[in-house]
Amino acid sequence: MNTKENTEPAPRSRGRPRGFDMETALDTGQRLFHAGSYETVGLAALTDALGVKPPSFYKAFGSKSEFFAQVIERYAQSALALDEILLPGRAPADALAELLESAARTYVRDPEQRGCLVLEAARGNDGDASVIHARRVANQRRYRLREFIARTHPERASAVTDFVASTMSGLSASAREGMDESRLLGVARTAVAGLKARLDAD
Amino acid sequence: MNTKENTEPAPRSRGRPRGFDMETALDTGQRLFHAGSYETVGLAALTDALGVKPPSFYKAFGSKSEFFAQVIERYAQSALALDEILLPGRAPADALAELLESAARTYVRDPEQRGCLVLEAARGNDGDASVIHARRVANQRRYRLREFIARTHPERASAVTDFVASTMSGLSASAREGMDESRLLGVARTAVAGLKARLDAD
DNA sequence: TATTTTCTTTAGTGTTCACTATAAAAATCC
DNA sequence: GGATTTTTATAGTGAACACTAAAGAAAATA
Repeated sequence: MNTKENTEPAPRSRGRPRGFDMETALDTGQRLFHAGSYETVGLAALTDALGVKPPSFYKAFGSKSEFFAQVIERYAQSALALDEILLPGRAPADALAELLESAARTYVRDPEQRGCLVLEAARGNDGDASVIHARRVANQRRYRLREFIARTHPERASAVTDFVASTMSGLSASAREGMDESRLLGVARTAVAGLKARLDAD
Repeated sequence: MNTKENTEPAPRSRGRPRGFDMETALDTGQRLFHAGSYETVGLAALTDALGVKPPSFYKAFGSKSEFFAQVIERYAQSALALDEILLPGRAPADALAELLESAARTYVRDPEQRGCLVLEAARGNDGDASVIHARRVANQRRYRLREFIARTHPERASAVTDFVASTMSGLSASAREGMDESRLLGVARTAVAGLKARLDAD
């Protein structure tokens, strides 16, 4: 997303160069927000972890909520990449089973990053800027999910998407509350059984 | 829960009488916390809605988090009463189906009280006093659920309880994000299909 | 009536929150 | 080297947070 279309060689802008790497900062922010939440990670904790003073942070990212928006968009692209699971032509029952079981595993992989950063942030009050951002990202993924299912099951796509989305929220919550991987996988597999009944029914 | 066992006549203690009704205050607090969350409802908003000044609030309830603990315990007894659903001798498949469908309906009944107050509060950071209270209440209900299932399905009680608990968290989250009753019921019924497969399997 | 007890009101406490005005430092352009 | 541009550090903004010290007001008891 640079102004020039060539990728790497660094545009070497004019004034004083930035003293920190923005990608590293986003990674650090992701780790903090995922371990805690948008509200529990204050600006002081954030700038301390980044090794950056508040004015530099605001010059680079605008505000805490804009920084958070960038963090969750990055996270959505890296964690549980839908491209690798919703392969064209693949049977939805298979793909969704893998999605739910992968979610179960991913949500407890790192004990300090339990649950889904996006889904956890999507809860909370309606007005919050961080909640609005998170819901937009979550809904983009749900849209892709529905499109994938609609290719083979157009009539059940919405209901199945609702179920998968709701189940993933439940898995994320359970992971946050301390449920371990084997139990979480049990939940995911029971959900898959319901999913298959719904996909194949009638 | 009075000190005397007779119900109404008021013990008429010494000093100046309390200028407000504690039950009404708890109801109001429940409404506020359920519409928002523990963090979003500040003490100022709370005492304003109660028509009570902070010192009176602290004299009566001790602290915000103790007040909240009382609120969610009351809520757990009133909403989705397990006694009426987990009837002794009833088939778990039936009872759990009713529990999940009732949850779906309850979670969107009042558009300003969406989701489950306890389950929503149970999310959030581990250290929080409000989160600890909410998880204790949630786990008490899950214990009763497991005991009920274990009467007929002792080997699957834990897995089924995990699934029901996780599903209810998902339903609560979906309700909070704006899913309407019919969609939520669809999710609940798909979950019930998985539940039955898990209960009757092998 | 005087005393004791309990609650209420007034008016704050210090802490933390996200955020910023100002000016110095480090780079490029002329 | 001087001007320009951009990011830095210093130091602090007002607002909101949960909570409280001190004294006044309303009841029961002595």
